[in-house]
Amino acid sequence: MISNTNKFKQLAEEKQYRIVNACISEFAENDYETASMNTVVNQAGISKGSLFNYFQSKSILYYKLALREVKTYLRKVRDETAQLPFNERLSKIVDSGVQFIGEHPRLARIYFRLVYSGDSPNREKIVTELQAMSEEYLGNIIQDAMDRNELDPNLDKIQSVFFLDAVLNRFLKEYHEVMNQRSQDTFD
Amino acid sequence: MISNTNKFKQLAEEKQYRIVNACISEFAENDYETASMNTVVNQAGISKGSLFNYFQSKSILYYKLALREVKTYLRKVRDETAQLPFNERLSKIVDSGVQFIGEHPRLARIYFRLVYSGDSPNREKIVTELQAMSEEYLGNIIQDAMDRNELDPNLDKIQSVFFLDAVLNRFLKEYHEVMNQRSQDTFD
DNA sequence: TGATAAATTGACCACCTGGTCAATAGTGCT
DNA sequence: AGCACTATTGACCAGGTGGTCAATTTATCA
Repeated sequence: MISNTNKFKQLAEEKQYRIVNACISEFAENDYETASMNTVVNQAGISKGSLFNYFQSKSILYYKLALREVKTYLRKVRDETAQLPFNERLSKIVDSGVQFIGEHPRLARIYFRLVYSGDSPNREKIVTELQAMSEEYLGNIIQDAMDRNELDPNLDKIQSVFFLDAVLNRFLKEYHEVMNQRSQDTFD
Repeated sequence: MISNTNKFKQLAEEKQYRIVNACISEFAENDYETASMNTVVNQAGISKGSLFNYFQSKSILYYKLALREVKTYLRKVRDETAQLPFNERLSKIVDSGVQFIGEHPRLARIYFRLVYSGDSPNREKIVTELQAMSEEYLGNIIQDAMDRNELDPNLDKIQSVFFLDAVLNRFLKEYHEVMNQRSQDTFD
């Protein structure tokens, strides 16, 4: 018996692209609950029956398409910095983040929605996973810098990672929000 | 002509409390879009017609009840620390945050939802307001510490506030999440 | 070409949403 | 008691939701 995801992967590439694209747009513009499968099928130009033939449910669609893309890109960005000095390395991480937000604003939106917002399914699991990635990565950078005496070797490593991660994430979140500012209605 | 909010304020206190309470619960457990006015009226033991008689719309209800409570509490917490030395003052701020989360978990949830999540109405305006509050407050603390030579007076104040705010918020968010961990369904 | 199998469709389902408003219940005054 | 006025109700509305499945189109192969 052929799995639903394989059904999707056996589609013509152009059709796959249309669907992925529609999903990313919809999940970027709305949070999980509000994102509409009707909008997705309309934008992708397929029928609702087909969508639920390729993916069993909304949550699986979210996980398999939107989220997986985000995670792939994040991993790529995080793995690209080399054995540079600490300062340059930090600088490069920030640059990569800024670049990612610029080049993939919809994926960035999904990412920040996931990390900072409430209720997408499996959120906890995914956030834990991302956090472990980040901690290991920043931990290595700090450890290297300590080994090379670019940082005080008596620093508390866990605390340093926490600080660095907090500040980096906050900076990128702030940058992302400024880039995405849209007008909103008001009332007294 | 009597305004809708006044209609609410002229209700018996016990009834007001029931409604406020139901709102806070519902907006704490669900994000703005998903929070249900039906649930609110059921939990408060009033009819839907009454609710929309007291408040014109969901967004106004959100702003006037849930959010206003959050902001009131935040202001109180932030204003409680006195002219202590820098370290103790910081420590006290963290303590207050932890205490607030412990004593008002539902309000804390609404706060973090608002600040870190996407789509509640007037979010941008409110976040800007809170941020200004925070910047002014932390700015004062750092300035005082610099004046008293507890901190290097050559520090970049704006940067320091940014770092401090990022780390403090991240810490409290993390603490809040650990306190609120709930089980979730999984899928392959 | 005709028969069989696989892919695709969209009307339909039960259920939920924020919001309305005619009808009813309750209150205070003469 | 009768009247006027206000507070409260809940059935109802139009419009959405994720998901289903009989019916139809398209592809495959003899």
